[in-house]
Amino acid sequence: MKDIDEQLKELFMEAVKAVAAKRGVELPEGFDIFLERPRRPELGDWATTVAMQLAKTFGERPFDLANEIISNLPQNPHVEHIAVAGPGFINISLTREWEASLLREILSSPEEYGRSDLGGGRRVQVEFVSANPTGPLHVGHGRGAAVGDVTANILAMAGWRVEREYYINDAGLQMELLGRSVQSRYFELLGEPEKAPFPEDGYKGDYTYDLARGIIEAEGDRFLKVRLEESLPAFITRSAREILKWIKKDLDDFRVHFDVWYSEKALYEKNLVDETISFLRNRGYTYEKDGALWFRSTAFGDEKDRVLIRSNGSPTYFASDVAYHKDKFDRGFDMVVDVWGADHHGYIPRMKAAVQALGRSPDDLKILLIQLVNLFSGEGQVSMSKRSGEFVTLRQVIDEVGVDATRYFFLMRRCDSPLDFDLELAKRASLENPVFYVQYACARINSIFREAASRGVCLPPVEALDIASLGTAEERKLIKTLSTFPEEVEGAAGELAPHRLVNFAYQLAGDFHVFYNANRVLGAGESLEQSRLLLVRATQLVLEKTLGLLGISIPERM
RNA sequence: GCGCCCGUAGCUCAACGGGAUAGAGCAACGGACUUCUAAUCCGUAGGUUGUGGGUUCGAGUCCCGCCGGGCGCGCCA
Repeated sequence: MKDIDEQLKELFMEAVKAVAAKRGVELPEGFDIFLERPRRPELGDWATTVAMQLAKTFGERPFDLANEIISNLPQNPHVEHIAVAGPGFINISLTREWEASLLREILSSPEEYGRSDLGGGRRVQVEFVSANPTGPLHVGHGRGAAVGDVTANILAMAGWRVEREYYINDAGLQMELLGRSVQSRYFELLGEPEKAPFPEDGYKGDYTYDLARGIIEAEGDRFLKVRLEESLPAFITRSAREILKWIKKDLDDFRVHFDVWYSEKALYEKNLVDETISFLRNRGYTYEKDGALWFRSTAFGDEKDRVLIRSNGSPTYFASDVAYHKDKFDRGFDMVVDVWGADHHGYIPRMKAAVQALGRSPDDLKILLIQLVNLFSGEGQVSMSKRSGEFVTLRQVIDEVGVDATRYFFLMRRCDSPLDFDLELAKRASLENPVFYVQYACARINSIFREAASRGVCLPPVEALDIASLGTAEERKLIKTLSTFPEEVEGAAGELAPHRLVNFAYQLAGDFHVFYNANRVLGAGESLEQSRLLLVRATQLVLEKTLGLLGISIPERM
């Protein structure tokens, strides 16, 4: 069945065209019908403001135009009532039979419900986390991990073919610094600290000792006798490999899985950086100045040009990043989503410029900025500083508050606004904690079916649904919220805004709690009981589906 | 100094492309368990959407100024 909002759009488009033809008026270029939900539910299920938008073009009062549009509207079996309200709103109410068909659709093909063809089978890559393998993941990475993962889930639901990718920044100076830090720990542990002084700005976390111990275990003290520069690559490689193992384990436990782990080193090994620079040079987007090679990013709206190759001959990080993005598009992705820390926002214009130089639209690259996570524990703010090595790791947080609550908190706010994360609150099993509120709804639903089973009552067949019997305000509200799921998924996909789905889950759980408190399911009388059981089942399917997208588990009981 | 983002109830936040009477939760107060789980529900109170202009049928949303906060402005990554 075609979505009801699509059907309504077509009806109104026909009506508007008919009116336009009668009046001999030309519709504005690219005119489209925009449907919205009335703010007050008693006004109807849908509303449109076409009459107000077109009043000027038609030279008529919005109110009169609205009435004219209505009288030209083709019939539709799902439409119960249409009325003009206020200055020219057109409000539409749908039939109860439409509600019934919606519930039947959810019950009979839950897999399909909420799925859309927005992506049209196009390929999208979501690249996220991408932390240097220089230390364990901290909470900021965790937020990016949750946002990237759920964004990918949502895009898949909206008809995109999705790949998740982690870009391993394993080629830069930071890796060298890590190697030297661990090397210094190695000498220190073996009693010769003076031979390998700890580097300035080195990585100070305790984990560097763990890494050094691991190397001692595997290699003994043989590096003591080797020149530092000679053994450094071994320290870098071994440390990076080990840290990457930790990172994979953390992400795995956080229910985040990648299709591709892409190494920055591989970019160089495949010569893609040089190739990309040649590509830009051949198209005249580069020039030499002060002994360096520059990219003319100002030609694409950046505020200044950017260096690709330093005067000392080595490529910049930006150069490898352009090569990386070229490779993404060369791999056939129609859209590329990057999830970055918000402190990188100044980097966006040059990256968008690069994408254009590569011959793509700047809109083919979407960038999600992840704002800071402020950790609180009760009263005090937990300080975070990579410099001192005393940052809070993702591991610590999920061990302390659990994966469900951590994911929920990371996802509940729009990702570009800073997040206050109260560890005490997230752990607390109380009404202040929204995770439990949502999960509790699942547990209650399960307990209804458990109790039903113990009474010998099974889930009735879909045909047993009698929509007329589901007439209480709480039932109507619950059905209405269920009906918004597809548009919520589409909205979240279109805006790349996973937090909207968290709000939906909370809303649906709330509507269920209200329903539950006001309406008894079991023992309500045979026909009503059956219809309510089906409504509860539909709620369960949609709620579990939403939590599935969010990567939050569904408790049997609480 | 320049650029980007933000400012909504005491607190944390919603408000989908400009739409109708700006919504939730927490905190406060008062109520509801003989019931499928009270980790729930119902009610009360709480607002000049930082501020001053502008655009229009209509502005929390768009434009300009100001105030306050965050971030960025490397041949770092």
